[in-house]
Amino acid sequence: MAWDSFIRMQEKLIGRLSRKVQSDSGMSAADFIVLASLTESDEGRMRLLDLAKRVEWEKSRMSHQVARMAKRGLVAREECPDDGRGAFILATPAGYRAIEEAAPIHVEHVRRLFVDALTPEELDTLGRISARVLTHMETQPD
Amino acid sequence: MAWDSFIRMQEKLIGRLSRKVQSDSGMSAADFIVLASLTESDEGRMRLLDLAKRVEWEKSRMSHQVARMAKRGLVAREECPDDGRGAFILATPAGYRAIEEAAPIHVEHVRRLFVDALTPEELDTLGRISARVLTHMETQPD
DNA sequence: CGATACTAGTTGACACATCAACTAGTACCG
DNA sequence: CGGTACTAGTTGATGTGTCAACTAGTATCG
Repeated sequence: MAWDSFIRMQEKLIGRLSRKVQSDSGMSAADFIVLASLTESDEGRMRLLDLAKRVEWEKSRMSHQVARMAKRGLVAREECPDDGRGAFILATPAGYRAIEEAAPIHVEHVRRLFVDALTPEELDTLGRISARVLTHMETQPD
Repeated sequence: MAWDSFIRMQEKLIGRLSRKVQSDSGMSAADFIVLASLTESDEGRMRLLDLAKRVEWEKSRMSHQVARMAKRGLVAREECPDDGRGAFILATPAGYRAIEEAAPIHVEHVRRLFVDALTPEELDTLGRISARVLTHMETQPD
């Protein structure tokens, strides 16, 4: 059944990739995404809710994550003069170092485990199917 | 990019489905899988490691999960006469009731959010692509 | 200015996942 | 029988995700 294959594939793939990120860099997949988003952003810093929207997480998830990362020295908070409620989140030098080291290795694993398994046409098809499911979900309640 | 679409789709879909299981039935996705495996098994009971293999989890993950479920009365342990180290895990009547109520609702959500988004050919293609990635991963180290 | 509604973000409780270290029973080999 | 290796499963620490309730600053409108 297509559904079962999809589920199994997706679990194995995500599991392997995130264990790889962890063992290669000492960062979790969550750390990786947050740092990647921060360092790719225009200013190199973002408000917490913008960061959460960018990666489509709930605010509380991001809040917890940023708190943990701040404790480990990967990101820092900077006062926001315009809005006393929040702050900017930015990557520390250690954060930059970590993401710059981890990113190419991660890309390589994605290529090796996923991209290389498929022909360019299949990859393209999968992309279109994914986009289709995504837009379909948006039309569905809940 | 195909990879990005795939990741976004997969996250949204899994997230929505597991939140649905939770809110419809009070069970987590993990509870659901464990109960489904147990009640579908021949004897209605399984050794912990067999259960873990069936759903491709680590033994410690399954051990923690079964402990939580036992505490909530969804499963129970039964002595194993042949092997003093372990026990059989089986679903309690409450466990059966929970899975029998939740399963059709879950299937319906999968249909509504995922299957309905695609043509039968696309579904088939996705199934084949998933299987391909799975077997490819098996050839890869790590 | 003051009430009221909204927004940004935090917090605490709980369930879940992973890793490594551990216990205890089983199998095998001499 | 006795030692040694293996297997079944547990445990504790730590990080992660979700929900609901909360704090505190901002906006709006009279």
